[in-house]
Amino acid sequence: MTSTKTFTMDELVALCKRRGFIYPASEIYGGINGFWDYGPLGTELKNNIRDAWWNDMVRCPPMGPDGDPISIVGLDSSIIQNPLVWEASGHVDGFNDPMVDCRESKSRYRADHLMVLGAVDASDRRLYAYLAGDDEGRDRAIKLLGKYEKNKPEDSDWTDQPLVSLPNQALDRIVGPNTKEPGTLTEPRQFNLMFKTFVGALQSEDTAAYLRPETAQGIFLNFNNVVDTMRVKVPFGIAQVGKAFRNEVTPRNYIFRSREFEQMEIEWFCHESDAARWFDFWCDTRRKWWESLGLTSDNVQMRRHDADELAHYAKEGCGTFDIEYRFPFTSPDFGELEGVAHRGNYDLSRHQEFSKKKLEYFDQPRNERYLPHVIEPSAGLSRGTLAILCEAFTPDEERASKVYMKFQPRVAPIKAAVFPLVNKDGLPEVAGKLYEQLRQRWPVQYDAKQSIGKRYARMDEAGCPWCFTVDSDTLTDQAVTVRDRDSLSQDRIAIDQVENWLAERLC
RNA sequence: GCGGGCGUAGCUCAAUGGUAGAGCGUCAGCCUUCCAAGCUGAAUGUUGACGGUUCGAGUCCGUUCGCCCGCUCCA
Repeated sequence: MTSTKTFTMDELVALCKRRGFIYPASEIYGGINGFWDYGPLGTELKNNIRDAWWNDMVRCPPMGPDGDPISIVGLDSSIIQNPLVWEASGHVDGFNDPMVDCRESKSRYRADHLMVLGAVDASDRRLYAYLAGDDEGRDRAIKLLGKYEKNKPEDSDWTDQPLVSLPNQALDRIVGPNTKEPGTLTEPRQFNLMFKTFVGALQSEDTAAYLRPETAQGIFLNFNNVVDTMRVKVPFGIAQVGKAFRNEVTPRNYIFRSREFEQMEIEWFCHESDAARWFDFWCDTRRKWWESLGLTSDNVQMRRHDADELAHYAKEGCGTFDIEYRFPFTSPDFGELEGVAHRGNYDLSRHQEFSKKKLEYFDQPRNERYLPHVIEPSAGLSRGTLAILCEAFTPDEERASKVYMKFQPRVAPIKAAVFPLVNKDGLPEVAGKLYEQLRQRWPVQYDAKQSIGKRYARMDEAGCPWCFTVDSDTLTDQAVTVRDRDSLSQDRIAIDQVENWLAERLC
């Protein structure tokens, strides 16, 4: 059954602002496109998701497909690395040059390297592109022109000119260098989405560097270090959480596509012959993990990438599965939450080639030296936070707040609240003592202001699962009322058992 | 990047070119014995920013920033 709960992103955004989850970055200066700040509750929420991931993937990873323990170690690499890293990884490809892609051949060309041959002024005629300096390509273009355009005006109508000098409308009739039909070339466009900066006070091309566009490369760079120091054996994983930066053309949909975001990535190194098995394992494991944080299965789906949307590192092998969530702005469709990709040994081989350092692993049991294959579960922490916010947002006309955030206790930013029913008669003293006790272990809030209903309502919007209320009976029976956010039920429990009661429910 | 829409208090929104307001929230005091109760009071705005037209601009015009929608992009 599909979730019928409906709300708009505007309502969610307003609540996030109102209750201190997420603010626009630089708001008092008018904001800055594609950047967001996390408020006190948003920070707690995001950290909780991050910590859950770290705990469940690094410290206590699930059993492997054979029921054996698996090994994953953590890492925290630098955001700025040697610029050569991004050349090796394929991210710098064509920096500063407008690029033209061919949808048919999947080739990418520097726009200023392409020449076009044909009758440019005749709008019904085909034009043929070839790479400047490529005589064979030019001969092919001339041959094709002669073959298909021979009944048209004489050679003198043909021109030979750079592609960049033609209007974009002409692209529809240009035949790419390795294709048969026209219209497969895209408009020339700037392709680099990396943030550029300079290392040291002197700004020149020699000192240019980039903020990492993904956290993955820092892991590959340290592959040897980890193997040499941590006594790990293939198969094993290296995990990392951190910020990444992409100069997106169009940041959109709240924090779904922002220019600064956080990733939680695992690079799982294994033998090529085991890659398919591990790929299935990680797809399954990661989907279950998201569901364990409260995303309902109706709103989560797996989608295999089509061949033509695979990234440069995933052309072969098992391909890529996206774990997708049905966000309000994509519904009824889904948006990417995590990608599980088989990267082959692309990254290690590229870094081996560019760095000229051996990155091969010697496998004692197999008596074989090889570059491990990589399965990469790459999750968006920012997107995960958004998905959990969306999932938690529960309109309820019956209650005073009209909406409550149904966070799973594990990720809830505030675990509990302590209230004196009235702000007198010795109740604040008793409640304050309980509060001081609980806050030693969890983020807990104390509130004595205004009516009890108002305080419950505030906690509903903050997504606090339980409220403990001290009343006048507490003074004699040493018990408090626990109010459950979701069921609204109220139960009486002994005040000296509150900490245990919470501990049982918070793990 | 292109086209369209929109920016007024923390939030949701009013205000014929003529004194910037309401509700909710927030805060303080009183009150209050379990779900935004009541009473009293308070704070909060260079109407996103800059410039122009006008005796006078939240309102009209231009620029810019930001947000939303559709393309594009997302390697």
